[in-house]
Amino acid sequence: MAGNTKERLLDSSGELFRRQGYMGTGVKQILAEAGAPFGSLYHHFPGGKSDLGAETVRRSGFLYGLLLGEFAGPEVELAGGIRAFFAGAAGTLRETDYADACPIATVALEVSSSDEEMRQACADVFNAWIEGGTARFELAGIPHARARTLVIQMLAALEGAFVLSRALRSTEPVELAGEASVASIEAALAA
Amino acid sequence: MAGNTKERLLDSSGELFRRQGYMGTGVKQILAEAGAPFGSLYHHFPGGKSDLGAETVRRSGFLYGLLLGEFAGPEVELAGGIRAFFAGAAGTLRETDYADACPIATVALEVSSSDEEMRQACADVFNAWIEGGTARFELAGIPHARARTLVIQMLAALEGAFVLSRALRSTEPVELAGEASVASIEAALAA
DNA sequence: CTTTCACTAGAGCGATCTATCTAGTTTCCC
DNA sequence: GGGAAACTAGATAGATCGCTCTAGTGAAAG
Repeated sequence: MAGNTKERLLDSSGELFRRQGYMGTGVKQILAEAGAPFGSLYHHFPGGKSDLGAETVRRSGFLYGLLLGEFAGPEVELAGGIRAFFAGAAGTLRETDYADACPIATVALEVSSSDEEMRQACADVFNAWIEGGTARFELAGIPHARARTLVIQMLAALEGAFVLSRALRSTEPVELAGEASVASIEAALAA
Repeated sequence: MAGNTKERLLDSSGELFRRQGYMGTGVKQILAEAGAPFGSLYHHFPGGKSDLGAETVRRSGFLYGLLLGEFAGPEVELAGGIRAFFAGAAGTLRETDYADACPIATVALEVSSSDEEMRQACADVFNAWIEGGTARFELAGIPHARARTLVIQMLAALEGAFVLSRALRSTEPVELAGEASVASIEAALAA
């Protein structure tokens, strides 16, 4: 095997955690998906599953933040970018049979009252999203405090819509959450 | 033991699933919390853990819907009731050290791509909340389609805010989601 | 060529998981 | 009181869990 075993482990665990959560994913399943033996896991992640879990959360969260930035970066108009991002999220849900939504939300809910290290990893990711989003909204001319409020409301709408859409097997909640978020942004820009 | 063992089992599993999810809660833990032996569980729930899980989701979801109805029932003004409900949810989070949020969201994310029976139970609960909420919003004078949209957006905001608030250990997301929901409702009532 | 070290490989361990099984107790109807 | 049904009780089975351990491989350094 080439020297990309660690990345394959992170890719596999990221995908599995996103769909079935942390508790619902066994180490053996991650190893099978990555095509790696036990030895490799405990070489790259001495702390075992929780070590891999924390790093997976940080990495998957970072990548998802990048994705958001690609849709709504400074080079595109803000409201249109956000609209496209929600539409893309709805499309991904449809294409993956409602499996792929937020990569860390399931884990966040599972661990936030029982595993402080992993809860902190999730909190760091959410804070990074909030700060990155706030900066982008400010760039569009929205004052700092209002920008931060709007971003938190948008992220809440997105995360909650993912919960509803996956359970209901319908993209309607994601689409409606996108509409509400876009409307709030347009109102803030018009003010 | 009196004849309330089944209820104690449902109460215990409801509380544990809310905090740690379905996969993160063991049968033994539920039994210990309820003070019941294995035999009682498999007598009342022949299908075992998944049987108990599905019934817990339906029951907890129903009770949470009742709670929402108590805050924002027909006898109070709609926007004020919703505001009070979000404030209450924030208070509960604070009082329980950010443990008690939505009783079924964690389970919904965990099972919606792997256990069809439980996913359906979650979907039934969400649909009941949407229908109940839509009826209440219509009663306040909001047209059906708009009412339904607003309710879905409000539930998404609530669920997502719970994810953020628990991970960040802050009530800010829930409070901001409440403000956004109340503002949308007031705008619809003014139209 | 040899030593070294990062990494692969997987057998096997103890703990824990859900579920079953038999036995005992309580309740209620006749 | 007698008997059936509902329920409690917990030991135990069998599978699976995360993890440790030793051995082996490949490439780079000296």
